[in-house]
This record gives sequence, structure tokens and C-alpha cells, in this order.
Amino acid sequence: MEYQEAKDKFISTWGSLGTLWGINKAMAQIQSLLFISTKPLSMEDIMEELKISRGNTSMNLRQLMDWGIVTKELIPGERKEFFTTEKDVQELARHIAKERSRREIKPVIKILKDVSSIKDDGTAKTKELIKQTKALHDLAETADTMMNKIVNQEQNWITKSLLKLIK
Amino acid sequence: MEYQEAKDKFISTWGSLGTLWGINKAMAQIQSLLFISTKPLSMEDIMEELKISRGNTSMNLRQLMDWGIVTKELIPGERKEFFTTEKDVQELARHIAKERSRREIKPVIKILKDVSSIKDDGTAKTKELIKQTKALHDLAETADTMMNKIVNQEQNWITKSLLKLIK
DNA sequence: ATAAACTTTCAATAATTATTGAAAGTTTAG
DNA sequence: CTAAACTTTCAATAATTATTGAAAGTTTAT
Repeated sequence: MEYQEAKDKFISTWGSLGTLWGINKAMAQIQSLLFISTKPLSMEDIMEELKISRGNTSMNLRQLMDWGIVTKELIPGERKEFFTTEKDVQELARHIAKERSRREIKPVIKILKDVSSIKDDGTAKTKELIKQTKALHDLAETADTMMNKIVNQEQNWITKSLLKLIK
Repeated sequence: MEYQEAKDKFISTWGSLGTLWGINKAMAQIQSLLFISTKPLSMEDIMEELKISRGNTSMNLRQLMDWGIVTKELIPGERKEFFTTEKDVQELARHIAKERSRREIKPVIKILKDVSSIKDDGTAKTKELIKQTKALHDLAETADTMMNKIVNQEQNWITKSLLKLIK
């Protein structure tokens, strides 16, 4: 496999994987492109490489900046803006996990808590609803906490021993 | 909040969360409905409750069975088929994690491995591609392994001590 | 101040994905 | 065997989501 083929494969794979971590195709592809680029890229560069429109590029770059994984880079002497992505995978994972937790998981946990807190009127169906949503609430909260803790930790002793334990 | 409202809220929330674990709305809603039901439901029951067509119900039930989280239940004396979902949240999480790993994460890891194994021709861009996809590969593999280990474990001493450590 | 260089916005459109419903298929009771 | 009861399939359609491109907006150099 040659460079160009490998690059295209990486970008399209990572792009389609985007849905797995909750972002759309173009967004994921822009991030991939920046991730393997050796230098900051301009909007023009990105449009050109991915064959997408200016508007699409602009909107998706903004979203990536909202997620905190892409930043503007000012290049002295250049009029236009250049972009880079977080290059460290640990840091990248941290940002993504944090955003997903905040945007999607936490709100769901809140609703599960509300639903599982309804008044028990003694009927079987109410008891079942309470029991099951409570179980789901506890699971979601544990999973969310674990994910954040694991991903937020620098590679300190806790993480290292964790990895040893379960790998 | 009354039973009916709580129930509707749960089903629609869990339904829209479906995308987070990679399944579509109808599929997630059917699963939710079964999850809080005190008895197995027929296709008719599900159509009625969720106001969706027979075809849609049939297809999504099949997918849920493919995922291993819904099973057919034969009720003596009844002609039609009844359905139940896995009621234990741990077991549910196990099934979902296993399927997602198999269907989406493992194939991506494979591609990352391939891409990161291309021949180093000495150019900066090739070196960067190899370095970054390798880092991503290692991260994805670690995350996948951790997820599966955590979720597959019964609540044994390892899991318990893990939870104590990081909670 | 103004014009060129660049970015953002957003209504229109395209592409994708989900849903329907009726015909075809299957199973079971008599 | 065959008719009723039920399930599955799939082409048509609806709903949703992504993308375009051109007009409006902004910034900077002179």
C-alpha cells in the first residue's frame, strides 16, 4: 500500500467511524486530514483535498473548534486562517469523552433519574418502570464516571495499575 | 410525574439515545418498551404502543434478535409470537458492547493496523501518517480491550476493586 | 475610506436513512 | 388439503440530515 492509498483509506475509515463518536462524516474527515498533516492547513487546502464546498468546510471547522479538538493557527505574513487538530491521541480522547459526556450522556442520566423517581403507586408496571430505569441510571452513571476518570487521568499510577489489572 | 408520562419520556429518551450505541430510533424504542414491560409483548402490542407499522416492527425486532438482546417467547395456547428483552442491565451492556466491538471497532482497528504498517519511504508525511495511525491503533485497541474486560467480568474482585479505585 | 481577501450564513437541493403497507410467504388448526 | 392467522419482504415514499453556492459579513492593507 502506497502513501496516497493509505491516506485515503485512513480518512474514509475514520470519517465513517465518526458516527461512532457522534460527529458527522465531513467533520470526521476534516479532523483526520489535519491529524496526519505535517503542517497547518487553510480552508482552501481542506476543500481541495476532501472535495467539499467552502460552506461545508467552514461549518464543520467551527463544530470541531466547539468540540475543542481543532484550533486556529495564525501564520505570520498570511492573510487567511490555518487550522490544526490536537495531535496527541490521549488528549484527543479526553476532549471527545468530555464533550460526549456533557452533551449526551449527562442529560440522559438526568432523565433516567427523574423517571426512576416517580411515585410508587404500588402497581406492578410502576414498580417495574422504577426498578429498570433505576438500574439503567446506576449503570449509566458508573460507565460515565469510569470513562471520564480513565480518560482524564494522566498516565499516573492508578491508570497504570488499572491497565495491568485488566489487560 | 405520572406513570404514563414517565413511561413515554423513558421510551423517547432511550430511543433518541439509540444512536449513541449505534442502533436506530425504532429499534431502541422497541427495546425500551420491552425493557419496562412486565410481560412478553406481541408484534400487535408493539405496533399499537409505538404507533409504527407492521413491517417496521418486524424488521427491527429481527435486528434486536441479531444483536442478541431480544428473544422470542412462546406462550402456550397462543398462535402469535411474543417478545422479551434481556432484563439485566449488566447482561444488556455486555451484549451491546460485544456487538459494537465486533461490528464496528474491530474492523476499524484492523484498518488502522494496515495503514500504520505501510512502508516508510523516509518522507515526513509518510512518517507522520505512520506515527499517528499507530498511536490511534494502540489507543483503540486498549479502549476496546478495556471495555470488553470491564463489561464481561461478573462483579468479581477485580471489577469491584477497579470501581473502588476510580470512582 | 474603500477595495480586495477572506469567512460565515442560510435557503435551496441532494443524499441518505427510516417507514409504510400490501403482496408474498409460512405455519398451524381442522 | 386448505383456509385462517400470522410474519416477512421490499418497492415506494416520507422524513431526516448533509451539502452546496452565492450573498452577506468581516477584516486588513493601503
